[in-house]
Amino acid sequence: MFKELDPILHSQLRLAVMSLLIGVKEAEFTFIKEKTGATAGNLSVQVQKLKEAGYIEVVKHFKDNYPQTICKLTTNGLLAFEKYVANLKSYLG
Amino acid sequence: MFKELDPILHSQLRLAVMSLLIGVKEAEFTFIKEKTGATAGNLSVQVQKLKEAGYIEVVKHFKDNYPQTICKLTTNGLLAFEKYVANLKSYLG
DNA sequence: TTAATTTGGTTTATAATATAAACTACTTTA
DNA sequence: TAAAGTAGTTTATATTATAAACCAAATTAA
Repeated sequence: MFKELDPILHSQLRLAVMSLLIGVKEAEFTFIKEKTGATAGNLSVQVQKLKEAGYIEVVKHFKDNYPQTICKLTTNGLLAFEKYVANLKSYLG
Repeated sequence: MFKELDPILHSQLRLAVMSLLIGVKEAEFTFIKEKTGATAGNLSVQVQKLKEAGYIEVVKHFKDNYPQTICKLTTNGLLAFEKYVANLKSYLG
């Protein structure tokens, strides 16, 4: 009847992050922050969770003297997203 | 870019309840409980929230000596569900 | 040159949510 | 009449989301 919804993805902000990354394959923290309208603190926490789940890869380095955090979708992340979308359809009629 | 997701509906169990009610227009508490696999306690709380939001109507009466709770979608509930689904699409590619 | 502001975040505290466990009230069955 | 079942509600706890506070360095302005 109703399929389980992956709780890691069933969160507005984390879903937005994943959705963005599917489009671009790789994005900066600040870019994601602007596109989602999230606060830095909230985004920082949610990025950590996606990383811990193995759904995204996070690389930190310096660019033009400033720290830069880059996020990239993993294969598992893509699969999880696709499954989430498929399962979600069981709720939408 | 990303539309807001109504927090009342962005909950697995509440969304399932709404989804069920859209199909049948009216359902007993126990029927919803079976179909969703929820515990009675959890369902009781979520039904209250949907009622408080004005998304469902709840009528309690007795049937064959037992208390019976019937849930029915309201017009506002249907509109909110439709909007939720539309907004959700901004996340799904 | 040093004080204020900005960048790019993280950590921590608090508010909101979801869930399970315990409880209520009554009915049926043995 | 005692035990078990029906149909829930209430309450306590665990989880989640969010905001506020903080950190380290860079830049700009006085």
